[in-house]
Amino acid sequence: MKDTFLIVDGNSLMHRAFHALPLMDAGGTYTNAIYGFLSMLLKVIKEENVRYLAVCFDEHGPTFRHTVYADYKAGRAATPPELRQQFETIRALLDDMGIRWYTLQGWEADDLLGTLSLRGAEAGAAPLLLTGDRDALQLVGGGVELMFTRKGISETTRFTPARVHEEYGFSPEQVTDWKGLAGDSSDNIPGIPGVGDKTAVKLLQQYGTLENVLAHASEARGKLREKLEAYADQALKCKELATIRRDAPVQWKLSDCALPDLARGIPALQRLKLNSIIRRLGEEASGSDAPAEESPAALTLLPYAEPAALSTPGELSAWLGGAARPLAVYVDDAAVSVADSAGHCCLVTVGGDLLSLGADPAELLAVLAPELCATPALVHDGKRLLHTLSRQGLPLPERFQWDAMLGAYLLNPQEKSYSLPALCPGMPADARALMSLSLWQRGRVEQDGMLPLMEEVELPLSITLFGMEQAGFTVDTAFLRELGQRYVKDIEEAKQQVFAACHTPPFNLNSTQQLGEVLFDQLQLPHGKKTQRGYSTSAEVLEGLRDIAPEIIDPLLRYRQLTKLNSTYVEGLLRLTDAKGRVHSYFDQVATATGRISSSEPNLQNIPVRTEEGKEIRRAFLPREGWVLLDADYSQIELRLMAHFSGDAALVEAFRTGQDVHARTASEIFDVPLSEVTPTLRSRAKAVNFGLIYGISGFGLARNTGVSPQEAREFISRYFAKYPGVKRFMDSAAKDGQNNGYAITLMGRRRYLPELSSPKSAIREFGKRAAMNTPVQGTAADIIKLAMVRVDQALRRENLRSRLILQVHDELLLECPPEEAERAAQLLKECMEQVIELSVPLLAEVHQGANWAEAK
DNA sequence: TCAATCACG
DNA sequence: ACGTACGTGATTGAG
Repeated sequence: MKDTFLIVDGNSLMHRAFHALPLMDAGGTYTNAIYGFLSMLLKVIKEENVRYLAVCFDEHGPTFRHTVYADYKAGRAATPPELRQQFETIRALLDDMGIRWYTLQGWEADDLLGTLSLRGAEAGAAPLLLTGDRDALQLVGGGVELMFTRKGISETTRFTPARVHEEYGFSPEQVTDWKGLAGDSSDNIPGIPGVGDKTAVKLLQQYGTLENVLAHASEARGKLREKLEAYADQALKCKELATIRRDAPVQWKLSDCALPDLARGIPALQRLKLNSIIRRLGEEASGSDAPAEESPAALTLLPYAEPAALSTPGELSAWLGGAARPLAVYVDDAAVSVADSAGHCCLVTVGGDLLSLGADPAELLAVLAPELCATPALVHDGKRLLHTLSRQGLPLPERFQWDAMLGAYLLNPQEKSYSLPALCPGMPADARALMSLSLWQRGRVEQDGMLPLMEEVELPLSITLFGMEQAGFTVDTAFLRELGQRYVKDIEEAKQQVFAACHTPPFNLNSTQQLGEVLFDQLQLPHGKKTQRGYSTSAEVLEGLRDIAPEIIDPLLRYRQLTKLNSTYVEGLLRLTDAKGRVHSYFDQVATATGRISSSEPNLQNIPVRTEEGKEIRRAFLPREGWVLLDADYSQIELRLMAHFSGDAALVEAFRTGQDVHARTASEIFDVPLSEVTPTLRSRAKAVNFGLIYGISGFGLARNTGVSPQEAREFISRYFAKYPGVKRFMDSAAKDGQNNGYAITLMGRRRYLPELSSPKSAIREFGKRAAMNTPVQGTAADIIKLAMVRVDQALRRENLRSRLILQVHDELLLECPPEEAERAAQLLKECMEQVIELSVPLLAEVHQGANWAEAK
């Protein structure tokens, strides 16, 4: 059986859809025609097992056939602006989806249909036209069939030549003859006045062609004879006008039109809020008779010559002189290797014996650095390379062409290792492998619609993060040491109180095992049934025992709190402070499943803030001497994204009018006036809102709020009753995850969710929650990452010395010379709020202070 | 090396 | 019927 080649008349379908459907609005953009178009397209793709696909549009401006008949289409109303803008959008969307579309100056869409169907048949495919224009019936035959849309957009009729004859009483070849006789008012083709459908068909059945009808005009009786003679020329002109040409000079190959993975369009579809289309895309992908997703070509080593073994900076310099750009550069402990874009590579070994031969790694890097600056290179972990160069005081590149570590992360953010050896198994991890891997990754990243995310977010961000790591954050060590001394004293005191209250000899209070035995075996306190290895002694459990044994529990909880503060934040931080009194956190760009960055050694993303005691620690974080600290955080970014994604009217309105969302939620779900929302109700509503972001469950909400699971479930059901759009979003997010096998963010970042196919329901449920949470958490991550890049650019552009020093998921910290603070604050707020346009505003609050506690 | 705990968004 | 909020990293004890 031949492969179906679906050729779509874009103009005809868009018009049909536009008139058949009410105007739909995605934040100022009309989408009804786009929706109808895609809806029809997906239906046919699904039903007809389409393997190749092309869409044709009219080119604006005069067309070939206009010159033949000046009045042509004069009777048609001009395209309304609400539709015209959708033509622009649909073309961009088709590009996003990887669907080929064609226009040709001076040719109409149906001429392209005619041409592509002819060439498609010649290429061995089975062309299938999709249109609402009857003219195209003439193209049926010679292997070409046609789907005609009827009743708006909901139904189609399939035409073979036999079916055309059955339906109209003439063959496809006679369509133009018929038009010449009967005309077509919708196209402003007059034909012969007084000759309608019936007469035309009768004449054609008798004489075959228009020309033959006219030749035998004299045989007709009376009126008809007069008309045929009087309007013969006009009829012939009309026939010509109705004749679709099949010789348009269009560049076309069947293989260009291979059906792409339409899921690539999902980010764009999300922007247009065409969620039902997204859902259907998912169904296609998992449908049993859908074409199997093409498995990507395996990674193979490009055909490089054996690496030239070099041993001195001079040799490297000479080799680089003859190398084609861009270069792939990989530096590890033992060697520097470089691969060029013409199949040549070299390996300079810097370890062992070669050191004595003069191959000083610093000198090698000095040769390399100007090359990296001159032409952006392909690298692996560019941020690390920047540190290496920076340590040698060498010039630093401002950008990279590609970073294979980041590429691998985008392709799968949950890989165990992103080291080069791990990414190219079975190959030596050198610059040849890096070049091969990078090119392979680029194709896949582009396929998955993530090239902009790579080039506009992750790649430039790696440079920004380098700057943050290098800058560090000043820690007031004297203050911390003092704090530590107080902690140590209080810890000792609390510890003795616990032992005294337990009436036991001292044991290791840090050991949950020993503590559990004392509390639950010896003292027989009621234990929460949680166990994996003994009893749980978590704060949550201990909290429940406070009323029974406050003399034990209170000092114990205090002990826990203080030891945490002391070990992790006082001692841990002091250990990591450098000679200048600064800590340099490592920002891991490939650590999380959702797209967030993580911070370690020290982790500056979990410095205490929730309790007054803990917040003290933040007083130890200072701007450099004489500078000030700026702190900016997004207000409710995840809930705002929930509003944007769901389009829920109430939630969107709450943000557009700047309401206190938690209070509003409380008012809605507890059915009290806004003015009567108590702090308790508000905090419960807040917990519900958080729960939503996490993929709510009654049990989880109950555990977090202290209300019964029964009550928690009621809160949730009341919430969904008041915010039905949110409910729809949650359901469709879970379903999308199921259908696609991954969750996706606004910028196209993916997280695969194999959990959704687990046979175990608990794991599947987890997968569902992740599917609901990832678009929200991940989009927030996309947004702040882009904002960071913009802030960094803005500071450089204005030659400011102010600089980013920390990111805490929805919060950015800058240190600034005091005279720059005001301008920097302005830039920061602007960059953060204007970074992307959503259906609700983004709000960033900026504060200034002498330390982190004050700047919050 | 893992589990338990707890700090953050 | 069944286990539950999403995402991280550091410290500690125990094997």
